[in-house]
Amino acid sequence: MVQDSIRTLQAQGHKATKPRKLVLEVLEETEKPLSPYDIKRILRARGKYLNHVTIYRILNLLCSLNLAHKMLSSGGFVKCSLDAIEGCHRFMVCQHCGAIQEFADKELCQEENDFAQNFGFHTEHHLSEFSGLCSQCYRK
Amino acid sequence: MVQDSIRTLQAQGHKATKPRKLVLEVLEETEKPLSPYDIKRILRARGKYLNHVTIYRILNLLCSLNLAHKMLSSGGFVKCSLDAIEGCHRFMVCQHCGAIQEFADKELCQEENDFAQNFGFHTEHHLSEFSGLCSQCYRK
DNA sequence: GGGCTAATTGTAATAATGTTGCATTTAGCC
DNA sequence: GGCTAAATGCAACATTATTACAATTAGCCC
Repeated sequence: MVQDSIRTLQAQGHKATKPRKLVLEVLEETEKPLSPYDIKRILRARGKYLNHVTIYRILNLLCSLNLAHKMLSSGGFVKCSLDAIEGCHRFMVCQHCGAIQEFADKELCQEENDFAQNFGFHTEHHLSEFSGLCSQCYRK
Repeated sequence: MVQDSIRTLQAQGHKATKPRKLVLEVLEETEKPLSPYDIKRILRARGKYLNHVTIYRILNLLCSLNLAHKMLSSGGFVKCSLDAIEGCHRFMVCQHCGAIQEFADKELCQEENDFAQNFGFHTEHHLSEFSGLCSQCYRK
């Protein structure tokens, strides 16, 4: 919910401004990775105007608070629906409908980090992105 | 080796041109994700000039032949050193020195795809990126 | 409610990155 | 060496991203 994100913002000493609410609403409704300019275009189509500089700043803020996430392959932004587990974010992106779904599995993350450790690599963050077909699109 | 990539190019009916060799050399030597303009700048510093349009086209070609790979988080390009396993590419990126290392594990990839399958998701490609510290930088 | 102030947003200018159509050059072939 | 399709270069343009500074506003006080 947008309200949850707003509360998190305020809890960290940030203001609950109109532009921030608008960006969060668009991310929440769209459920697909959006670039800053995508967001600008969507809002403009609704008669709302936000400067692109503002959108960049808002997205940076949201990412720094883990309220949004920058997708790996496309560079688009999505609203985070889950907390990171062991510093790991995992997304499925449907090649057909573009929908994204975030998911998490503590065990899997641990295994992956252990694997890297065997190469002498000390993992801090771990991003993982699946592309394929979601259950709905697969049935068609 | 650059020579291997060149041979692959020719085997697929593409020409072994100077620009293509130059781009492959830079990718091979640098061992870090590079944007098209990064490559242009590096070459220019060596007194070689390549048009940025040419570099874009070469990188697209290399990616389509799986000779290079576009990194997830940065969007930079790297030379592929391993074949994809089960459609999975896995990279470690050192936050300190920027070096990247590609690695692969059939079992792990299988587990990840199975995991997605449990959510009804049919995976075609799987990109995974670790950021942290490589063994050398960790010791410091 | 009205005023205050730091935080936030908007503006304008510019830089950086990507894309397209067409002219020129070149690798691989005879 | 000459030929031709493939590849590169060029020019113009579109899109995306960043910076410094001016204007606005949310949250707080009374």
